[in-house]
Amino acid sequence: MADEREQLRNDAAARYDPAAIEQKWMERWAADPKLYAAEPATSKKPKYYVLEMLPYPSGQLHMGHVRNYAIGDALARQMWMRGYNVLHPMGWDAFGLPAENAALKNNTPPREWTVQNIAAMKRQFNRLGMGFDWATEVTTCMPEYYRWNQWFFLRMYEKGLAYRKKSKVNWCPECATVLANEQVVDGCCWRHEDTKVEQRDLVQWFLRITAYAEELLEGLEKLPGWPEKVRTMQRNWIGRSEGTEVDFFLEEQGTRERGSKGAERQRIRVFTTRVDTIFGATSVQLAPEHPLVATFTAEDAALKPKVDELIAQQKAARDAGDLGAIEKHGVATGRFAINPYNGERVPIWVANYILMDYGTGAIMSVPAHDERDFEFATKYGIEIRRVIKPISEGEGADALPFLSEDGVLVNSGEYDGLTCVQAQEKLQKAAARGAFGEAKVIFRLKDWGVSRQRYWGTPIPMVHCERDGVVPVPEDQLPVILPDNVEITQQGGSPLARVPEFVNTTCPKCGGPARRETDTMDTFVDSSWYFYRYTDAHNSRAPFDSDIAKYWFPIDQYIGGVEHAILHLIYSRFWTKVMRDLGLIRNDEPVDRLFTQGMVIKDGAKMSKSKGNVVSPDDMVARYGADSARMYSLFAAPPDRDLDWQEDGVAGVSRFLGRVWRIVTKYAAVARSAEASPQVSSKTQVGGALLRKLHQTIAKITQDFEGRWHFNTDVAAIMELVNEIQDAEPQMAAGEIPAPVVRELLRTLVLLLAPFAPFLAAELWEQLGEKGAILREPWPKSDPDLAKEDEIEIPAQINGKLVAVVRVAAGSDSKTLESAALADDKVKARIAGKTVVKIIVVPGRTVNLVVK
RNA sequence: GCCCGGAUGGCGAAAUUGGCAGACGCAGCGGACUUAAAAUCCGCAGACCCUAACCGGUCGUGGGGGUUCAAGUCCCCCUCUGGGCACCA
Repeated sequence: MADEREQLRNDAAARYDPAAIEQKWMERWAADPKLYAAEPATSKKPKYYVLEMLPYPSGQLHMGHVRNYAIGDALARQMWMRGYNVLHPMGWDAFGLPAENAALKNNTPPREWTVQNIAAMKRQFNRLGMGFDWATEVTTCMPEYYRWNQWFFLRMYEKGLAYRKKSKVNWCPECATVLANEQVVDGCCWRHEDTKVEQRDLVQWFLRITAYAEELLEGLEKLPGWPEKVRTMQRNWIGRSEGTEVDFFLEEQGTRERGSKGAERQRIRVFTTRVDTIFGATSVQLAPEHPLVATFTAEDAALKPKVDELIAQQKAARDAGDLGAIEKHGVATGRFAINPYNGERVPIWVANYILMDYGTGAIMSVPAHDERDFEFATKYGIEIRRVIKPISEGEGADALPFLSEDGVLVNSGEYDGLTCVQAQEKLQKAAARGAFGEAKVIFRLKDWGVSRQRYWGTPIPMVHCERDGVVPVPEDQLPVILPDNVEITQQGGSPLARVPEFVNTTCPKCGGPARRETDTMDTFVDSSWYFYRYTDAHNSRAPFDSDIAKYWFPIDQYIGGVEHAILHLIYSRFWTKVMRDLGLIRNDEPVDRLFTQGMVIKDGAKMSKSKGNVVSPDDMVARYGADSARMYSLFAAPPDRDLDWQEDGVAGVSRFLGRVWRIVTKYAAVARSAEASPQVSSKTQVGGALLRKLHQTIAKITQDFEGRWHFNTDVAAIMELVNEIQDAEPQMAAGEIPAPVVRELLRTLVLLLAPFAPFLAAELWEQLGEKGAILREPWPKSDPDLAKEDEIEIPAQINGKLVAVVRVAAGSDSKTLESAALADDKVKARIAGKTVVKIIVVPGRTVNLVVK
């Protein structure tokens, strides 16, 4: 037994034993808290802020995390080695519903559950060797952090950016709380894919993100370092639309001819992007929930059930997540509206395809030039009147049922003959003159509803006083502490409302009895500015020091999943603009470059518990070591593409690292015996070919880190290098390769490996006799002379087909290449008896003979 | 319907500006070492045809057309697939 153990120990010394190596370095690194710390903002080094999205502390890292953080950590390590002042922090998005659900399930308080999970995940991060500076750790559920959420909320309240209003809100019965528009996916909750979101009327707190709609949209143009995909998604989400609002006059009952005068006349305001087609408007359509409809139904009892039916249809379609799919239905109200441009009297309808929450909830219907209006008019026999003539009188344009393209106006009175664009401008001016309309830009983006009727979140720092109404909590009374020991239930309404000690307070204004706001903030508030806090994580007087934030921002590289393309990334952009306007920071945008990595797939589906195809990082680490798991996640696919997880692949990477281990440890003594020597810059010696390969590899990886980020090919390049070194092993063993060359090869190999396999690199660095941290070692430089090939192979083609490969000196001119190709036997045989019409030579690339 | 990706061996994938398609790895096959196995090392490996074998040939990057001396790469049309948006007036 003892012998066996002894044997194992000896084997471990000889063989690559990731468990032992990683344990050793984990302890060393833990004992050196400065290792991954950034230097202060006064540092002379150029700064580099690399950030991966902070995880929700579920208690378990998954492979998506491993991939995300392996990418960021590789970048951070390389930047450290390149001499940058690197900020590479980590934290926890620690508020949110799962903690409450866990509380229900296990009877553990959310705080306890969260704190335990954080500890567990931190262990996993350290086990994986992630180079985070834990001194700047941010945990969003701590009062030291969330007090600043409250502080920001008060600032926004002062500026009118936070406000309360009654509104229809998205209610998830499962979460028993409100959701933001951004959190509703296909009519269902983003957390509960099978739970339909209900509409409820509630008084809610909102943040006026729409005040920044225009800037949020324009700012996208100034983010070339963001994926086009993300910018497009945000552009669509903001949904800017230029058009015109026009008032149709409501024809009063029984006063059809006279009408009352000007301003007193009731109006229906419609929004249109095609005011140029207004002479073709043959009806006005109202959303079923339009306020005017209520007055109509009040006067006409028969109308009410029909309108209710339309509302029900809309609701059903919304629940199904597909408003576009319902058949168009409508009902004529019997009322009429007057087109302000020509005085024409058109019927007013209520229709289920008109949405109350977009535009004005009312449209002018132009069946001849809008597909939806056409469909509706056809169904109900409403007049279809052409008012646009296509410019290109193409085949059968007139035969088309409707024409949505631009053209020239007809049947439009004084506007006839104008182009659509000209007409829009003129009609807008006329509307403004006549005070019955104006040019208008509207957005699809809505204000951000941040109230949540849940416990585990930031308390909204407001007080309700019977005398003074809504009163903000004074700044010096922050934070409003979230009480512990709150009973969590599945019923609706905020759990905080059932905690008298929390609810009952005094009014800051009058000192009388008052009730605290019991809603908490959406957790996306927490993640909207957390990355600023990292720069000054322990500041107790301000969210962060402005000067420090000015030094670090914007974030140079942000890395995370594309699923945050809208929610998190638009809220953080908004928050940044607010903070800028508060004078806290100087940057307009939080993130300079954004990288969205692909998903981790297994057996053709995204890894998920419900699919049962989850691979646990702990298992992988236990079986192959952290280095192998990390390196595989970089090797198996380029980081921006989906990664197909194959365990055999991890084993392969592990084998490779074992080869590196064997070679380096075997020749470490040779390397240690040598000094740095000019021999290593000569390639005319034994081992010169290896030096060439080495410098080519340095060049490739260095260049790749500059932005292309195809880490899979970088790992492949290191493998090629190791293969060549291994092929030269007989010479190494025979001592034919000079020791300084061996030293240079092994040292550099280990340096190149450092961003990808930090544990092994640290261990081998030490075995090579180095004392300092490999992270502090300068990144190797490629010598172009050494990297250059002396001889290259050039394909010789005939009529574009490969016939032979000829060897020539690197840098040979066209003449040399041409004659080399013509001298080749295979080429000679192929052109015998034929005429060479033309010879194309691309130096360094190819020779092609055009032969007849 | 609209807007983005993607499609390359049995599999994951490579291929700076158009210039040797399949680097690197996985799985596979053959061999060495071993009593044996594992581990490790060496070698083979797109498909098809020809050949006893060597040699050699043809085809080949989702499909069809085109530009070019030369196309995985550029242009046009189409198919499939992943994602986002969608009665947004």
